Amino acid sequence: MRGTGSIGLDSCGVRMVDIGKVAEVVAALPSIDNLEDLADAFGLLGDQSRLTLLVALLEGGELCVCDLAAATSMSESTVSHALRLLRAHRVVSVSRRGRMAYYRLADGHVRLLLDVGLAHISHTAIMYSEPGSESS
Amino acid sequence: MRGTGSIGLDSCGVRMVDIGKVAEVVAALPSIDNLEDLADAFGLLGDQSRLTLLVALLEGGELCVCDLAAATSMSESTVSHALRLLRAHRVVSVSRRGRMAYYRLADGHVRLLLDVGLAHISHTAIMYSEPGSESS
DNA sequence: TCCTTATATGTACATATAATCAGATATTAG
DNA sequence: CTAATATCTGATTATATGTACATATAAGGA
Repeated sequence: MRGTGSIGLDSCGVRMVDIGKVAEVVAALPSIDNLEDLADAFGLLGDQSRLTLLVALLEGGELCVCDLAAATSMSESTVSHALRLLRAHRVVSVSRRGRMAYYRLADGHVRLLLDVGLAHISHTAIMYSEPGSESS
Repeated sequence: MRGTGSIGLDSCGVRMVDIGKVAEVVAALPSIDNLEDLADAFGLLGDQSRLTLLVALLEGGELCVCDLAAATSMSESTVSHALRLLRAHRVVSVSRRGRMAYYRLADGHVRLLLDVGLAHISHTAIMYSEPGSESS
C-alpha cells in the first residue's frame, strides 16, 4: 500500500495525492495529547532565559536563585518567574535550606534534550544531513 | 575552588552566595549566540502544528503540502505558513516536481531531537532522575 | 519586635505568534 | 491564451508570552 499516486478525496472532501501514505502517517502519528505535551516541553526550552538557566543547572548541578541570577546576568525577579514556570512543569525541583532556595534539574527528559542540543551546537554551526533514503 | 559558601559581591555589585561555583558555571556556559540558536531550534519544535508536521515527515519521509494537510487535519494555508518558517530555518527542504512541492526533514539535529522526544513520550509519562552529584 | 535578606508573586504592558482569509504566483492542460 | 490546480504570500486579528515594577511572604539576626 504505497506509491499509489492516486489523487482523491476522503469522505469529508479533503484533497490528497497519496492516500495510502497519508493513512500510514496518520496511523503512525502520536496522539494529540502526546504531541501537545511534547510541544510543551520543547516550548519550555525554546526561550533563551529559561534555556540559559537550565544549562546553568546542567553545569552547576544545584544553584540558589541569586547565584543563578549572577551566573546568567538576569534579574532575580526574572529568574524567579522563569523557575516558577519550570517548577510547575516539573523540569526543575527545589530544596529550601534556610532562606535560600536551591534549584536543580529534576527531569531526565530535559537533561537528555539539553545534552543532545548542546552536543550539536558545539559541533560549530549547523550540520545538514543528507536526505536519507526514507522508507516505505 | 568549590563550596566556599562565601557571600560576596562582584565588582558591579551582583550578589552571590557561592562565588566559585558561579564562576565555574559562567565559564562552562555556551556563548549567548549559541544559546540563542539552540533556543531558536527548540522554539521551532515548541509549537504543536509545526511539531506535528515534523513528526509526520519523520514517519512519512516525503510528503506534499496537501498530503501533510490531510494527515494532520490542518488547512493547507496553515501548513504552508508553518513550512515556510521551517524552510527558512533549514529544518525541512523542498523538492518541487511539477506543481507539487514535496517536503522532507533536512536537518539531522532536529531529527535527533524528535527521536529523543518521541522515545520519551512513548515511555508513558515523565521519568524523574536522581539529583546527581554535582561536580568539581 | 523590627529590620534586613532571599525569594515569590501579581499586574500591567509591550511584543511576538499563529490561524484565517483573500489574493498572488506558478505550472500544466486544452 | 485561458482555465484549472497546487502552493505561496500578505494582512488582519486574536491570543500568548516575556519582562519589569511593585509588593508580598518568609527566615534570620539584632
